[in-house]
Amino acid sequence: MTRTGQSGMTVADGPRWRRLEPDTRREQILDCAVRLFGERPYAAVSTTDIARDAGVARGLLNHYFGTKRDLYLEVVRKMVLLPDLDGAVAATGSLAERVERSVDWFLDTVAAHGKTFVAVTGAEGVGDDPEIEQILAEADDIAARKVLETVGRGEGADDEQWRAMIRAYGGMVKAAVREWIRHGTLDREQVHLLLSQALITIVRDVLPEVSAQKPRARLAGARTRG
Amino acid sequence: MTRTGQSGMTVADGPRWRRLEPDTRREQILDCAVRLFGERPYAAVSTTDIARDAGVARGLLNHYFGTKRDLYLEVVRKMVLLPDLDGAVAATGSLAERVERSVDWFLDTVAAHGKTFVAVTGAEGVGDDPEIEQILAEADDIAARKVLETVGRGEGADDEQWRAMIRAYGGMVKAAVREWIRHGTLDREQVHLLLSQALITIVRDVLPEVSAQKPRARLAGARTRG
DNA sequence: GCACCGTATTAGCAGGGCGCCAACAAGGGC
DNA sequence: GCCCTTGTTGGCGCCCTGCTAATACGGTGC
Repeated sequence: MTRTGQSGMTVADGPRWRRLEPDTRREQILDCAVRLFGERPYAAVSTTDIARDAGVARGLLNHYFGTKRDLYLEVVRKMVLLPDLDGAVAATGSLAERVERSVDWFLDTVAAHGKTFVAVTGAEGVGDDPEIEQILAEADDIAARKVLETVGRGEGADDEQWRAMIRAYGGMVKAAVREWIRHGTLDREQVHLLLSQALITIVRDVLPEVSAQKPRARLAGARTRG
Repeated sequence: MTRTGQSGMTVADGPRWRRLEPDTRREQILDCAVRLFGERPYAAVSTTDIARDAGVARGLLNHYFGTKRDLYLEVVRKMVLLPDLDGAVAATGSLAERVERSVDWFLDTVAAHGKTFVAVTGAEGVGDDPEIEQILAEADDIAARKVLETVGRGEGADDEQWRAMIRAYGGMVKAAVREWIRHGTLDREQVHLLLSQALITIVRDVLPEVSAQKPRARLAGARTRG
């Protein structure tokens, strides 16, 4: 007796489906979801598509992730993590040198994993979505802390307003990278120039001004250092 | 004979529904759609919700806008238009003065129509959506041209790379306004400082550099630096 | 080697959303 | 007051989604 496999060919007898470790199966499904949700907007991706792509019954998505939206949130969480955000950049030398090195490191990283990064920064119209917003906000905040560290202003990473400034700067970073990778309207050198000059100005001229406004009131936020 | 109106109260006899001019009805439905799509993400708003909100049969949405997605695109188009983007700002005085005035005008506008603006700049996860992207890109480009004009670099509005730079700057503008209006992590004064300083730097130090490079035809696209 | 069993996996059901079409009626013209 | 244009409705059919009971894979004990 023979059966018809998913490729359409008749295959020899055997198990109709393979039994995997929960973690393995979960990752496999998540990978497919990442790909499809990266290609098309949410509403244009059906759970049937994802299940077919993973070679799995649709109900299994619900079993592992709950609802379609839950799966989507999981996908976003996975994508917003910059692959090797932990790569260290020496915080030595002049401000300009540190900034240059920092921007360079970042652009290298983006150039390597560019496609994913650009897909994440993709603006998708309107509509308040608190959960998505929080996920992106947390990712932005992590990036902001890292920038402050790398640039040699790590002591200000606990200052909510400094981080807010850098998060705002992050908006320009994403937009600039989109112009470069996606539209090709700027080249790497130009993006580097733009981001470096802007960051130098912010760190040198803007952040101190913010500190000056509230010299003593910067106690808000968790401080772990003694 | 009496009927039950949508409020639940019995009303006097008369036409069961009113016949409106196509443009009027279209606008009425669009207004409801704008409100609902502004409150919840796309998938969480059903055409039934919009129809009920407009006091209209669901099929009428399809009659006027085609598909649900088409209606959504229409909503985005309507929201991305900054209410009075045409308000003029005198392009006189020093660069710093012009920038200050320009940023001030912008923040005034946003403060007035803040809610809508913030809703538009809302980041909604991942997923390529060329049509949405194009709508937002066109709006950004219009804003970029206006900035260049206002700042006194109107002659560069035709330079694709100058506009790309300013569009990238626009990414920071949106993010900064979000920090201000939505999260309250920055106040208006701080946002003003950040945006002004950054724009001055870009116009004074970055754009000329791009112009200097320009005479030589630049190769677009990302180079993998070996 | 074989029966057993835990559980990963599936097939099918029920509810709801969306697009479309023919039918209806509102309200101005004659 | 009747007619005719057309704005508007109601309902059919299809697909998508979440859930649950049934299925069978593959390791374990003998």
